[in-house]
Amino acid sequence: MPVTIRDVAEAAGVSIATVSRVLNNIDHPVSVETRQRILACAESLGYRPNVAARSLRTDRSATVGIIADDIIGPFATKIIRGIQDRLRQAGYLCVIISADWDPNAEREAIHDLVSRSIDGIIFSETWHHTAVDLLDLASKPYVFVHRQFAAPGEYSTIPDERYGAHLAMNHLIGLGHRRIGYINGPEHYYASALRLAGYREELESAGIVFDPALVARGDWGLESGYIAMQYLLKAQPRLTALFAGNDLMAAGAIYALQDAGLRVPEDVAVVGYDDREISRTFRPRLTTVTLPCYEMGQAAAQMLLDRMEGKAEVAAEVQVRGCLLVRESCGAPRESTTGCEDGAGEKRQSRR
Amino acid sequence: MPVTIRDVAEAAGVSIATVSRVLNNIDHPVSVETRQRILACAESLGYRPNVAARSLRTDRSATVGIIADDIIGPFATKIIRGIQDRLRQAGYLCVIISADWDPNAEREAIHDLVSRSIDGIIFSETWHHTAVDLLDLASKPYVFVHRQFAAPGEYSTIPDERYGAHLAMNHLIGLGHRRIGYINGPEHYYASALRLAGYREELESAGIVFDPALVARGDWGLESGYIAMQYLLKAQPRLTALFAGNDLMAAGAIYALQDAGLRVPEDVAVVGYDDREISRTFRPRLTTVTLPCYEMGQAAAQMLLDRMEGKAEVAAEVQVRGCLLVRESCGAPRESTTGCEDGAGEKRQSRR
DNA sequence: TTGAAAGCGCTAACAA
DNA sequence: TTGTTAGCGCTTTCAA
Repeated sequence: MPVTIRDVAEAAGVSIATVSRVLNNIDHPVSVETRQRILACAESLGYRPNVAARSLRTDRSATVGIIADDIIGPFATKIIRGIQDRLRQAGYLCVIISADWDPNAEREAIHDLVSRSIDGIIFSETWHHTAVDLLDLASKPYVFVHRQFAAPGEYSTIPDERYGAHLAMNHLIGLGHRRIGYINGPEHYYASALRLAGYREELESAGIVFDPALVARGDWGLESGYIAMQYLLKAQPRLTALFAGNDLMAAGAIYALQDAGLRVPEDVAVVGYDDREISRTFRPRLTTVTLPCYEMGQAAAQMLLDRMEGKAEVAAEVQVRGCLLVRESCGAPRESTTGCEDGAGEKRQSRR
Repeated sequence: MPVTIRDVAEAAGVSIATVSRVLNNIDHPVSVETRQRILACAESLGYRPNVAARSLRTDRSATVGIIADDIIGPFATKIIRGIQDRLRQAGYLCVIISADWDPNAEREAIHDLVSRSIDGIIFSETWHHTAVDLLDLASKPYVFVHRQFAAPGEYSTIPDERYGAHLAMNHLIGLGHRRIGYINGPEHYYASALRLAGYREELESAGIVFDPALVARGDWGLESGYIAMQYLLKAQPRLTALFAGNDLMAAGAIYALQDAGLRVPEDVAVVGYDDREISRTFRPRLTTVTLPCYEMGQAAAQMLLDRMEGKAEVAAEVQVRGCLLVRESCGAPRESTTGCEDGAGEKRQSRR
């Protein structure tokens, strides 16, 4: 049988109210010796407050919910880890639910969470957010992280995609390249538009005129990168560098380049995006821009924490910057990473 | 303000006891009309039972805890997904905690979970399990999934590693290979010993004598596969096939082979293990044995469900089999997968 | 077949 | 500075 607040009170020879006051650090006068005694008793008895009982009284549970369309993706896991680490620090546990792109599942998830008196919800990489009315109704705070479609909206944490594209392009231009191709992602993705914008801006500020023939579109998949590269090669055979919308397409593009008898990075320099596993295992190893998933998770958790505390000045939108990891595919000498503290993108890799 | 059982009782003109009986399907006589009326009222009011209140009474919460040393790894995520899907089906939600290989964190996690009245715990890929005494104390059931070190022990779900090795080797031998190298994983891993055993057994049953010079050791990393392959090439230059302990080492080995002027699969056929992302993006695409993570997760969830229901005949250990995915690196014609239903290993891949 | 009421462990308002 | 007590929403025993 677990130890209750009553047991502690008895052991310390005081009332349960006093115990509660001490253990919760309530601003209420308690004599020093009593406090000491209670703390000692609680400690030695191994007292742990019953969260259910507390929730019943306070409608708070030191638990937050994470709803993700898929918890298995390469970004989602890192985001979730970032959220958890920050939240645990603040004493919260996380309940994670995958909604599988199903609005009904999402509504159900919210109900399940609310009926557990969770204190807030983080939506991670969710497509829709039709169900937040339920939360407004229950007056639970919520926050979004890495919404990939349409505008991120209020209380969002997203990557600074434009900045990432600047990093990649600036590097390539600095290496002396002028004819730089770009393989964009699918149209409806938020990242596609912004990375393209970054590509154009950086070109412009270097005084290079934008050439539409240098831009192709893929679907984030490796195969699509291959096809896009073939198209680019036909349209503009004289390009000397490529910025790919993500690492997978970069890999596909390199295969196409190799099949066309071109060497990477000697003939064409390539920079990818995302710092996926493939960028480390590929030959040549891919120079890439990191997607700061872990950091976004942390930032989202912080934002939720702020909202839960009722802070007035919660920023509506936080942008997190990745950094450039210079490896082999761009032909540059190994140099220090650009854009954030040393090697941040190399952290948090899994074992095995 | 949320709807309580009292609201429903009032609306239906009955006592809260009756409502509780109907809504929980308790075996207690209730007239058909009353039942109907209560159900209708609950529905139309949108009643959701307060889980905290229920937990307080029953010490159950329809929530289970998952403790993993790292939730970010390639296997962990899929295992967790399998657990969740099975458990949600049974009406449970999951709280996930990463313990980071820290025994203290693990103990803390258990406390946090127990104080939330969780109904059971699944340990996913945890190294140690020193803290289960706490659970025995609280009389909460628990279960292990994919313990990678030492013996799996009671209530474990693990992959059938030996069977997987048989699949790989049988395929290679069937292709006519006799001199087959093997790159093993690190010594203390459970999988290393069993895959090696499977390698030897299959050799033996084909009447091929085991040659120690054909076995090298890596650390699961790509680089180590490269080095191991160089060693193998020196020790036994005439091998025609390689079975690598995992996909990463297979990739490294292929790089070494290529650097030595050998072609894969023409000169040397290669089979990997795990069906990691790299096996699909590599050139040539890797033939590999799947690690049935999702299925292990499901099996573990089922095992916990059984224990929570107090079933007597819960199996002490469940082994789950993967299957062989024939792709390009082994030089075989594309054939149907062996060992499990069609394409199981191709399911559950993430988007983007 | 239904209802009244106790009480799970805790917080917080009120009293002393 | 400390204690008493109501009550959060629910399940379950006992009585009707």
